[in-house]
Parts: sequence; structure tokens; C-alpha cells
Amino acid sequence: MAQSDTVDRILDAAEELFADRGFSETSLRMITSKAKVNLAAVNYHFGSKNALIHAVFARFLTPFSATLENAFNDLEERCDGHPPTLNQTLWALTESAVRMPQRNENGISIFMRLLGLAYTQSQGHLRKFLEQEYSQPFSRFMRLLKEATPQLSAVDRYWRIQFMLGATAFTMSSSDALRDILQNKLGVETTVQEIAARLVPFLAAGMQAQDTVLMPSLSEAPVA
Amino acid sequence: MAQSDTVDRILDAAEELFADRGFSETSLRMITSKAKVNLAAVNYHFGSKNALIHAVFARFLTPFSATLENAFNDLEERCDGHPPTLNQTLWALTESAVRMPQRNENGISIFMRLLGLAYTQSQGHLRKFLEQEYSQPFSRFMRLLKEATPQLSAVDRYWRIQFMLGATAFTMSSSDALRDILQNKLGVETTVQEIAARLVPFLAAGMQAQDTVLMPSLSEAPVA
DNA sequence: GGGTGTCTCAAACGTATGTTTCAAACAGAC
DNA sequence: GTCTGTTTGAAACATACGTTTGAGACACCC
Repeated sequence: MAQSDTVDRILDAAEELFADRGFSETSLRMITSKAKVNLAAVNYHFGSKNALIHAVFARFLTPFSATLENAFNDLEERCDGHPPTLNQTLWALTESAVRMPQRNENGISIFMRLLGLAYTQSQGHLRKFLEQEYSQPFSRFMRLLKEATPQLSAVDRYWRIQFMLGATAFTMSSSDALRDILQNKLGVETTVQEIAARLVPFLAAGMQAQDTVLMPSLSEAPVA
Repeated sequence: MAQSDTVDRILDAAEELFADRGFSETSLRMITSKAKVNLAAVNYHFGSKNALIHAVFARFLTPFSATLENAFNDLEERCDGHPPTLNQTLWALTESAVRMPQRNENGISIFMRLLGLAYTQSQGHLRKFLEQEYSQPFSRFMRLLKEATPQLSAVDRYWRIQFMLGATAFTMSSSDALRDILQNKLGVETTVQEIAARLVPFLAAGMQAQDTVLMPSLSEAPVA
């Protein structure tokens, strides 16, 4: 077995278990027994549980951020001069995610769920790791969003980006939806591609909604 | 101290700590020491940590679901006959949440964050508890959504509701956003009311977006 | 074939967790 | 005041966790 497929077995098992149950709720003993590997192997190969979490993310994110850079390059070149539209930007991101080579048929949904958890579970170390390692493609995406929605105020744009992230990460990370996808419970169509095809128009419409209005009746209501 | 403000002190501390750090990451010892209460008090008054979690939710959700029922009653009465619009339905929900009497000035944001966590952290027992206890107002909200968007296919509607839930729960559960709200980092305006005022138009626009389209270029792309 | 570095394994370590125990303190009723 | 049921307190319990250890297995190079 050459120099150790132990590492990959651990990463595979960890990825799946983390996506299923979250980080704190997944113990090293679960991971190593699912991976059919000795408990000490994790600390030997990765150093710590936190470092294992980082490795799980890096294995997907590093090639993904390269793919994404290329997609953005292509897009900006095609547009030569004027900034890409919101739809173009969102599609560039979506296609990059969807077309990534995957280890198995559920690769994306698992990873989307992990990304959602990363944002949601307040694991400080993970946050820090992701910000350090992948700030570049993230900032670039933000810049494209900004140029594609010049009509929005900075505050509006900030919150609407939060909403987009939320709809995306949450949908992909909802264990119910994940289970539906995996088991095809919904019947008709449940590939990640098709969810994305529904999500992008939703996001674009929300992002370009008419200006924020005051709450209709709350103005004259007791605000506690 | 009559028959025990210990219970309330525990609930207050638990609510805040859970919102800050999640459920698994918050130990009973953190809670009891923040509440200045003996460790055994939790198990004495609530029975178990899980039961404490349920109690934290019930303290807010029970009055809230009553308020919500009233809001829906008012709304349907006002509309007498034809179904309420999407905007009316969303505002009814939002106002009910925002106008709930609160224990302190951050009551809503804390509780929104808890709701997000409930959806996101796969705590089976919590899911089961919430479904059992509060299925009625939830189903009613779903029915109203359905009647307000008759133009959508069932599948489209299903996914768009997922997206709405996602944008909402995720935004409310993002610890960064919460911190922004609490510390007013963004400057201008960051109350939950104002976030809601930005969120509802986003959701309504997304919900009513033009029909889902195929991915522009993925059709001729290798789908891996 | 002896030596070297890499990897695996079973066992143990220290610590933190949720929960339990049981005696002491307290309240209100008689 | 004494009794009774309820609530607190300090300590211990059993268990699970992440991590470390040290001996053994294995492959490779000289």
C-alpha cells in the first residue's frame, strides 16, 4: 500500500461523518472505525482533530478555488471591459462547483453541507483557516458581485449577500434535503445540478429586488 | 426566592450560551456557573441537558406560536374569502416574531440564532421535539404559502421554500451577523427589525422569480 | 542481512463531560 | 418547635473524549 492510503481513508470517512453529524458531534473513534484504521493514525498523519478538519476542507477547496479563478478569468475576458452581469457571475460560480471532479456521486452535496456547517458552527479555528487560505477567490467574487449590482447601497448589498449565502449553504447543508437527494425521495429530479438551476434564479431575483421598504404596519406599532 | 428563580436563571444563561456557541459546545458547567447555580440544579429541575434545551425553546416558542395563530387569524379574516398574498403572509410571520415581548433587547436575535441552530445542528431529539410540539402553526404557514403562490409547481415551491428558510435561518444563525447586530459594527442600522425589513423583500422577490430555466451552458457541458 | 525511517497497533493518559448521590439547608403547616 | 416536602450543595460517578506512548511490523537502501 505504498505510502499510505490510510490518509485518504481517514479523509473519506471524516468528510462523510462531519457532513452527517457536525464536527463536535463526530469523534475520532467514529472516524477511525468507519475508516477501518487505528485510532492513533489521525494524530500521526494530521496532528490533531482540528488539523484533520482543515485537511478535509483543503482537499476540496484548493482545486475548487483554482477552477473558480479560471472561470472568473474566462468570464472577465469574454466581457472584455464592462463588468459581468449578476447572472453570469452566479453561473460561473455554480458551474465551477458543479463541474468539479468528484470522488463519488454525492461529492458536492456533502461538501456543500460542510461549507454550511463551517459557516454555522462557531468553530473559530475553521473560520480562521478558511479566511487565511481562501480569501483571494472570495474577495474576487465579492468584487464581481459589487460591480454587478451598482444600484444597491453597500448596506443593502451586504445583507443580500448574507441572504444568498444563507439560501445556498443552508439548502445544500440541510440534512433533510441532503437525505432527499441521496435517497431520491422527491421523485422527479434531485441532482445538485437541478437544485442549482432552481437556486440561481431565486438568488438573482432576490438580489435585484426593488429597494428595501419599511415594514408596512410596524411603524405605527409598539416596538417593545 | 419563593419556589425557585433558579429555573429562570438557568434558562437565561442557557439561552445565551447556546446561541453563542451551539448546543454540544456548551457544557452544563458553563451554564450553571454563568447562572451562579449549583451544577446539580439542571438535572434536578429539568432532568437532563436535552430536556433543558427543549425548555429553552418552549419558553419562547409556545407564546410565539399563539401569537402567530392570532396573526394568521386576523389576516385571513381581513382577506375574507380570497387567500392572503405572499407579502402579507411573510409580514404576518415577521411581525409576530418581532413584536413578541422580550426578556431583553437582544431577545429576538438570540432566539433567531437558536432557531437557525436547531435547523442546522443535527440534534435529532430537538428536531423531533419541535416537530411534535409546533407542527400546527408550521403546517398552517405552509398552506398559506401554497395558496399565495398558485403559479408555482409543487416542486418549484418546495425548493423555493427551502431557499427562504435557508436565507432566514442562516442569516439569523450566523454568529458574525449576530455580533454585528449586538455590537453595531456596521454603523448605520442593525436591529433585527431592520434586517427583517431587508429580508422580506428579498424572499418575496426570489419566491416570485420567473420560471426556473435550464442552466445556460451546462447543457452542452460534460456533466462528469 | 543489518540498519533506518515510516507506519500501525493496543494500551494507557489526562481531562471534560452528563449524571447521581446523599447530607445539609430551607420553607411552610400543624 | 417539630415535622415534611422541596431545594441546594459539594463530591463523586461512570463514560467519552483527544492525545500520547512505546513496542512491533514493514519496506527500502547500502
